[in-house]
Amino acid sequence: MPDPTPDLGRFAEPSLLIMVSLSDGPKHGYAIMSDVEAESGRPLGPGTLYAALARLEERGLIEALAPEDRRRPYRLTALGATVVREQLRDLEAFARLGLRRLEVDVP
Amino acid sequence: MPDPTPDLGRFAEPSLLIMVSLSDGPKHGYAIMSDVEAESGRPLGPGTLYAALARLEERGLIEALAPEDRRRPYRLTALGATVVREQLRDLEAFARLGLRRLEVDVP
DNA sequence: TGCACTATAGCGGCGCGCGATATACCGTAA
DNA sequence: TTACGGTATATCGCGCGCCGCTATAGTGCA
Repeated sequence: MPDPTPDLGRFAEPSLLIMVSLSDGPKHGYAIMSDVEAESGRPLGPGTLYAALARLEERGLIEALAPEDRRRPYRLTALGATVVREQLRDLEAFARLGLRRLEVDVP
Repeated sequence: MPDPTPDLGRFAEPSLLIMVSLSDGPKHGYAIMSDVEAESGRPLGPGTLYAALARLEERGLIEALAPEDRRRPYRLTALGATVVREQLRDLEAFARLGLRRLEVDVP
C-alpha cells in the first residue's frame, strides 16, 4: 500500500472535461483551464490541456476559431456535440447503476 | 482528421468499471470481465483487467479473498467503497451539468 | 516592477490495449 | 475409455498514447 490516500482523482478524462466546458459555448484555452478547474475541482496543467486540444481538433471533435487578440478560441463541432452527449448519457447511466448497487449493501 | 469515427470509447476508466462491478459483491477476475462487458458494452482484455486489479489491490481499494478452485475473487474494501461512491456522485453531477449545458444550445 | 493572462515546448512515466501463453475442467464424439 | 475441442481462468510482456509537471516567453495592467 504505497499511498494511504490514493489519488484516483480522475473520475473523467481531461478530453471529456474540456468538451463539456466547450458545451457552454466557445472558449479559448486559458478560459477552459479555469472553467474545468472550477467545475471539477481539479486543475489541469497547460501541457495536458493544449495537448488534448490538439488531439480533439485533429479528430474533428472541436475546431479552432479566428484568434482574437492572443486568444485562440475553440468550439465544439457537430460531431463533437453528438459524441459528448452520448458519452454523458452513458456516463450518467453508469453512475446511477453503480450507486444503486452500492446502496444495496449500505442501507 | 485521421479517423472520421474516432474511438473515444472510454467514457470511464477501467479501474472504475471494475470497482463498480465489485459493488455488486465479490467476484473473480474472469467474472468481472464478463460483467463489465455486459454493462458497459466494451470488452476489457485480460491484460488491462488483471493489471488494474493489481494496482487497485496495491492501493487498498480492493482485496483478494481466499481462492476457490482456480478462481481468485476480489472484493471492495471499505475505503474502496467510499471512493467509488464519491467518484460516482461526482461523475453523475458532472454528467448532469454537461447535459444541461448541451440542452441550452440544442433545443 | 511585478503580477495576471495566454500559449508553447519538452520530458518522464503510468496505465491502457492487445496479443500470446499456460493450465485445468467439462462435455461429447469416436 | 480415450481423444478432443471448447470454456473458464489467470499470467506475461510490449508498445505507446496520454497525462502531469515544469520551464519558457510574450503581453498588458496596476
